[in-house]
Amino acid sequence: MEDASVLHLKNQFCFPLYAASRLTTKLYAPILKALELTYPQYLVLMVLWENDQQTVNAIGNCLLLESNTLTPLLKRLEQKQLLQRTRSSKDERVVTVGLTQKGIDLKQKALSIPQQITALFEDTTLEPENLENFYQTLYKLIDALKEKTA
Amino acid sequence: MEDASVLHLKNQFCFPLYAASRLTTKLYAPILKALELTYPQYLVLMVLWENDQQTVNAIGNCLLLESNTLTPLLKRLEQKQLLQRTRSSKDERVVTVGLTQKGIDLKQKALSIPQQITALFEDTTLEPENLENFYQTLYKLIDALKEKTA
DNA sequence: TAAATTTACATCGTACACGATTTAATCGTA
DNA sequence: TACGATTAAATCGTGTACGATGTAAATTTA
Repeated sequence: MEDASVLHLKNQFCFPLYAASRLTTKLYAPILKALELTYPQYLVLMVLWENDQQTVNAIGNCLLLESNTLTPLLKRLEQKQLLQRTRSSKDERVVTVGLTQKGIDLKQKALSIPQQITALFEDTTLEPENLENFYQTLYKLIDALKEKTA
Repeated sequence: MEDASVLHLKNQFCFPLYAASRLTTKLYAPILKALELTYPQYLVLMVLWENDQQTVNAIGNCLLLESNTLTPLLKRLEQKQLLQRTRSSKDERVVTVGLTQKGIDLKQKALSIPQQITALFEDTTLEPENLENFYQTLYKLIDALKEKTA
């Protein structure tokens, strides 16, 4: 008889990642609410703050998202006048996304966010050296997953 | 002047968890499709396979989800005749969720899923001892996040 | 014990995610 | 240079997530 414990949540590969991701989004939510942003919207802006004027595809490569998710999200950010979507004249298929002045200015307000987040963990017992390993493994995992789901 | 690199994706606390979680769900998708299940539906069934006859609240405590997410999801599983939702007669507020025979039987098909997933990682360089540490840190992180987002 | 509070679940609205398909533009190649 | 293949976005449909609110039942408390 097969051991049914392989199906227990705590033995699963997947559940803790799912839980941690959702909890992390929840942690950011109140901080981002001050900027009237959702978490995925914040990610898109981070990509553009780092390199402005990118195509939908390029943004998607950074975030591992495709146009079916990005197009509506970008339209919402455009409605907030944080960015502009422009169809390229060289290649009419391509849409280039660029920050507006308002979008550029928002970066100043966002600069304190990472600090605010790490401050929330000051009292926890998460050791920096463990976290270093944690991130390395996490990124290795992402690379492996990217390959397997390609 | 503040260092803008704190806002770069690769320096963020949050993004790799978000990416890994979504990629993991994608990895499970084709395997779960054979059982006509989504990933969150699979999680709910795992909870019930481990302990049948639980309240919506109890399931939510296991998965860190609330009724606003669970109720529609449970209704879909009920429509597939995998479980039954029954309002308790002792306390009319409580809904107890129990597997049907079809739901119980599905466990046999699901037993091979963990094996199928780990098989996908056979060729990767993810060391077991690193993974052990990884999970410990991940669960510590979840505990900290649960506290901060409570 | 009647009123206030809490609890359990459901509902509603908004915003992702993502597979599948569509549309239009560009590219490759015979 | 036609024309099939590829590419970039957009669209569509389904299914989560989740804050806010609603509803009814149970519990607490004045």
